[in-house]
Amino acid sequence: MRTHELVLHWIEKQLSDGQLLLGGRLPAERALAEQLQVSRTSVREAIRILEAMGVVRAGVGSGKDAGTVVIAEPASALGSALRLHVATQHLPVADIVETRALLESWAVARAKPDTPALAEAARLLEEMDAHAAVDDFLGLDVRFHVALAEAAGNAVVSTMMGSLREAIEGYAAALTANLPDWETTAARLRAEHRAILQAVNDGDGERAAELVAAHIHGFYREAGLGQAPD
Amino acid sequence: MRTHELVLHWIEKQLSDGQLLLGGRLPAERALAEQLQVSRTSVREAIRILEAMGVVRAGVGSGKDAGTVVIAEPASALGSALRLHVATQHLPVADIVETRALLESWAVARAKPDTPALAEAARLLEEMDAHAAVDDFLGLDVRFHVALAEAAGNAVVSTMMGSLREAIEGYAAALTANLPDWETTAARLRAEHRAILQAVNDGDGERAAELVAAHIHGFYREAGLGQAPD
DNA sequence: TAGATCATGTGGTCCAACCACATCAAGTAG
DNA sequence: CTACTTGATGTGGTTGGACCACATGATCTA
Repeated sequence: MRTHELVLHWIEKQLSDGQLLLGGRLPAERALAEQLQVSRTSVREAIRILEAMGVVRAGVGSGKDAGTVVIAEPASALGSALRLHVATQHLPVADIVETRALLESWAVARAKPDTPALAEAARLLEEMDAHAAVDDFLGLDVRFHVALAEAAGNAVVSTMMGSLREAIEGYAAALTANLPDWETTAARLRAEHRAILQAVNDGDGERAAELVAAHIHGFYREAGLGQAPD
Repeated sequence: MRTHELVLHWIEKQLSDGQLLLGGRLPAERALAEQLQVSRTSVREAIRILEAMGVVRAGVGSGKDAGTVVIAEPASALGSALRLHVATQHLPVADIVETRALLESWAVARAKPDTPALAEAARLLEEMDAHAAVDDFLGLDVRFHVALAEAAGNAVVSTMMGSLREAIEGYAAALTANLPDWETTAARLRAEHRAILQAVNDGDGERAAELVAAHIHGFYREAGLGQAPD
């Protein structure tokens, strides 16, 4: 077993034993190296991996933001990994879109009306009305859809939804170049968003699921999924 | 931007530009360090991250298995990340089970009969008849379910299915201690597996989806999901 | 009292050296 | 000529030490 894996397993055990909690700090790199009788390099490689997985965050200096702190951000971590595999063409973008539609349909079908997540989703819709620029709009769009997914109360589903969306965010932005008129599309997306949210708040999960699936597939079909942007 | 991130982005660009293909080799660590004008340490940290994401594999020595080679194993990589987040109790096991049931139901409902993946699934069932030990059985069980999921032809769904199953494999093994009699449960699981595969091969996706959801939830309910094993 | 300065501790980076390993080529004994 | 041994080469794995940038808090000073 390689040395950094030993460090990795030690830290994972600390986590699963509850000796290292969310928000807690790892020992300083030099201290941990001495404690485990390995080099600081090996400790650092282990921390790099945990950082890539969204389990810790490393900060220099001293005080609140300093040191290596345990966090819980699986979505961005999984998103990066998926993006790389999309880059190697091992995971087709079409499959990602299809999976995202599957997860999100399930989520909105089971979303509870009048939850904080839905209130946040409604707020994001207001904000989207004021931001017409493609990048701003898409950024808010991601947050709206993730908020929707969170309303179902399944952390794994919303995490995966977010990571899938993030993995192809750059791709989606590039696809907008294929659209005949962004303003027209944006107006349609806004209307669809409101209809989806309305259905969820009405407790009509079945209709919400249909609308969200049509919403997702509609955008990628219009933008020409699989075609290179001009 | 930190130095290892620079290396990471350089490699990601090589991948998305198609200059680095599946099975291809990265430049040697020392050569890459000189080429990018960074230290070997930073190159190594980048490679560690890619390795954790299942994008490359590092091998010592010379010849076929040597060097850093581009691979495509997202399932095990995502599985490790999910397992760590389960360890921090940020992702509940129940949510993982529910998500897995969702993905797998969808997959079997769309699985095409008479595909190579289903033939492999059938072969695995034969093998499971001969392996009664818990660990062997569960290992084959994972492969059976992944083979089933592959028959739907969506790489992202089967990848996520596999990673979810892997993330809680240790948990599932521990849960078997809660079962009153493993042999009885194993016999039931074998029968359910055959019924699922039969439904898929009959083209009855709807029935297959119902069976697989009942199969998954049934096991975890019987084993006492959420309860500590004795 | 208010500001400047220094000490401390953190992660970030780099370097030089050595190890373990696998392969291949050259040399050597048969 | 064959078969084995030996050494050279190139790979990632590991280590210790040095220095940097940064943020904070204590201390000194005007």
